[in-house]
Amino acid sequence: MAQSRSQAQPEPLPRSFYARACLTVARELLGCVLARRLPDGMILRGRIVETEAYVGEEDKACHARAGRTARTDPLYGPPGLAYVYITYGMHYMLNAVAEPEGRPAAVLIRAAEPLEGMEWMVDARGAKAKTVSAREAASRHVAAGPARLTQAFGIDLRLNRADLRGPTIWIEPGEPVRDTEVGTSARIGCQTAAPPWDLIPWRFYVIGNVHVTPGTPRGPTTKAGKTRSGTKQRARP
DNA sequence: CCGAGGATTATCT
DNA sequence: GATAATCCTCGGA
Repeated sequence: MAQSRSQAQPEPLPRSFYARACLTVARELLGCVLARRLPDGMILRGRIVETEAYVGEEDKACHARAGRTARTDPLYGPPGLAYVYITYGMHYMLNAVAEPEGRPAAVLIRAAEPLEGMEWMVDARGAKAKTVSAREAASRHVAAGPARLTQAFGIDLRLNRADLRGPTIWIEPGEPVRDTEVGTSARIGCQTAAPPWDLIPWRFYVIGNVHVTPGTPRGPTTKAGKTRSGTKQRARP
């Protein structure tokens, strides 16, 4: 067991990291490393390349718009916990609770670049894929999208309210991402939220990174708020 | 490459 | 009863 112990493990991000403004946390989580210890002891790691901020009961795209309920309760809790929920009846979404306790807010972890445990991730996702081409697609976009990411990291409802400082899931500091590498856009899948929450640019991503969700903006943001490349125009709200 | 349509169920109205 | 912080497959260019 000494063979894989050559490097010291970075300390997980402290609770104070998450206790700040949600937008700051979303921005600064880019470049950080999501880590997961599976029941059998295997470690998975991926560099976070895409996030979204959901802040307060006034944010009509945030689940807290419905107030404090059994489901949204974790959003109001201490920062630095995981908020995991199901959407579309079948997909798990991983969030990091942010802002001081009592203020409902979270950062959706939308995509990661695999660093460690790739084989397991591809397997976890390929298991559902029937065809060969589906398997290949699974390995190309292992964690490129919020539901793909939870599949790749073996995350489900059991991790709701888990402490993001370990031992089963945690986030480590990473190589910082410069401002010039950070793009912003409207949050994905929020087109039915009341204005301005449908278009407010609270999504953050590493510009040009291949592991950002396909079919979503991943180019630089222009002054007009439009993107120059890697985008799909979605008109008609 | 792109767009259309289906899957599938917890949660809230 | 309607909706949803999504993804996959399939058909066409």
